[in-house]
Amino acid sequence: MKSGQATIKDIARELNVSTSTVSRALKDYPGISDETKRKVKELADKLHYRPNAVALSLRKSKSFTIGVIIPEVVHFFFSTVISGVEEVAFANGYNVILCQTNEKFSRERSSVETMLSNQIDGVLVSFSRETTNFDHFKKMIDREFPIVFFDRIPDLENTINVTVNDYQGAYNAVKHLIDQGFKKIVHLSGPDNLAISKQRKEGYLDALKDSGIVAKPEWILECPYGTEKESISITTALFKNNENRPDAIFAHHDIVAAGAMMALKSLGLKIPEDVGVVGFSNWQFSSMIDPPLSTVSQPGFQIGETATKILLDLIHKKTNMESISQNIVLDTELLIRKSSVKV
Amino acid sequence: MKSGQATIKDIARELNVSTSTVSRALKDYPGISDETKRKVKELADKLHYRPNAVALSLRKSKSFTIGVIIPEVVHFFFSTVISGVEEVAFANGYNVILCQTNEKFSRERSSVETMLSNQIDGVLVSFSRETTNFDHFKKMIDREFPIVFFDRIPDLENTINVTVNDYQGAYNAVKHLIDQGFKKIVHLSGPDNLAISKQRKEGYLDALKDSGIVAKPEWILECPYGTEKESISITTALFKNNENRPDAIFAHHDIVAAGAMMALKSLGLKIPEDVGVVGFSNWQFSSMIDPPLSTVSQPGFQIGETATKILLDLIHKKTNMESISQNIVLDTELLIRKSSVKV
DNA sequence: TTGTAAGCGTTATCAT
DNA sequence: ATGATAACGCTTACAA
Repeated sequence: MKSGQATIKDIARELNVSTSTVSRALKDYPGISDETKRKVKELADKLHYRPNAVALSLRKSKSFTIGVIIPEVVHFFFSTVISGVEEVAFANGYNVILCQTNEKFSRERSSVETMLSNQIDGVLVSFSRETTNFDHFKKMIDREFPIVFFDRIPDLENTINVTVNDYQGAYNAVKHLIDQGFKKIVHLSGPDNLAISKQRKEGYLDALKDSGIVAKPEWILECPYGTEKESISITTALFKNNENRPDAIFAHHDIVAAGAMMALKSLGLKIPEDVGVVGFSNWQFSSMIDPPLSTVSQPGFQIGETATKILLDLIHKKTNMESISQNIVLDTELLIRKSSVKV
Repeated sequence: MKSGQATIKDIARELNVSTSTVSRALKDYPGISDETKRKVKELADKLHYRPNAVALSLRKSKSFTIGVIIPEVVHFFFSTVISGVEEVAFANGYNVILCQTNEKFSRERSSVETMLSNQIDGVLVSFSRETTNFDHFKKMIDREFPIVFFDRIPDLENTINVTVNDYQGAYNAVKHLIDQGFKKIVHLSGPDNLAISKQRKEGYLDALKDSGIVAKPEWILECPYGTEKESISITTALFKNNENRPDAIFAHHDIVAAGAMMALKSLGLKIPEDVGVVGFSNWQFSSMIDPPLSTVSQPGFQIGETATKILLDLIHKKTNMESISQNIVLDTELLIRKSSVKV
């Protein structure tokens, strides 16, 4: 009893057997008498014995813990990913330790350090908006430390990445706007250094091109922070007193789209009659705003599940960096709601 | 080098000194020559030495890790709490391990087990909707294991709780509706077994009473799941073909309020002209829906910070269960937007 | 069927 | 100024 937890030693002492006997009895090893097993288990129960995972980690050089590094939990997308991760991790006896970087590079570096110190068995990463230097990840990869990137993937060799088809998602969204008769479609884009931003931008541009629409350079407006406020001010500046205003918006994600919608309404413009809007990610609120926002939904939960499965395979050496298809690309789904449908 | 991390032993061997010398040199203990310190640190750097946190945990019976048990990260409120927790934890050299219960009792119990096995130094808990039996927490409390409850607090002795003043928040919200001239105000309430639900209900009832309005029993409708769909169906049933329909809604949280708004709009009712609506929690989307939703905002980040500070004090024995004011109650703020303001 | 002892990485205690 | 050793809780050859 005393202060802390009962240990194998406590049980051994009380029963006048050795610790190895107790250890073996508890895990039903062959060659332990039923009588001993019974007694050990009984006492373990009584003392509320619980194996010390830390001692196990040290002994086995394995912590049964995986780390997850993400920009922010408040992003609906990331919180669904986490759920997927936990699901698979728990089902396989792994714990999850979480670090948010708050989109800060420095925070990302220290998160990596902390996790390595804690002997995690592998890590899932979606890096910060600020990250352009990947040395901290490169080091892990070079040492063959199990690491899987998702959503935001680095420009590095020999990485395993789980993403959605951002290009196709954007392409479909913009194609849909064109099909609805919109012609002057602007893009509120994401931070330039993220691959997802580039992909979505490419999809946007190709959809226009394939429909014979010539995109003007000023149609692409970067919203690096992706906040509602930023979007409101950019959209207002763009549409206010503009004789030749655009007639549709494809936004990098739903918060940006929602901000744009608020700006448009304040300017007295009707959605979708005057301006059509499509977002990206299918946030929780997107179906609840007015008009409901059309958007490209990403399977966040599935991304979490998939990335974690692969990571566990890596950890268990069932696969290795080379043998695996390096990019898992999941499909998006275009959800057509009222914000983009001309009546 | 080899497969894994460099250890203190590796350094000791290479430098022909003992492991204790290396250990002391690395932490600038007195009584080690500057020369030795220099050499040790240099080699440590070169080998990318990183202390093994697991070994430290075992040695010190302390993991510098705290656990957080919450129902779901997708709840905006909980994700802001997590940010507050991480902020304080990291600043004090602690890691955070996270478990979602997905509102399941069984999951909650196993989370507690896992965390204890992993020798966490303390835990922050907001329990699941299903939880009515608190034995798993009671056990921890009896053993004086550091634990702090937040938001959802149990009916137990000797617990430390961090909450917001749900009663006052609800009271103010309903008082505001009354001030706006609404008279038949219904309440879409939360799960009955949560104290927050009771508090909000009490605040609602007292605000009515204090204004001389007699609340009818049928004005309180429970929305145990708190989903948008549930709210839509309950609201629709209530307002459809109802000659004597209510003229305002106070909802247990914003998702429920948003669902109600969608239902009202489908029925052709105007907000706030026909029906006023106030929610709770100030979700991210609440200012972006149409009309913007009035709501009671809870300081989630601050709750996380406060709860974590107290937990660390407990862990460091700077305080104990008895000496502390057992309930920290933070204030809410009523955010008045268009959904509840008659013109 | 059970016990002994070494070892995982680190540090505290006691020597030297 | 440095070294040897034991201990944290557990597992696992190897012995008996």
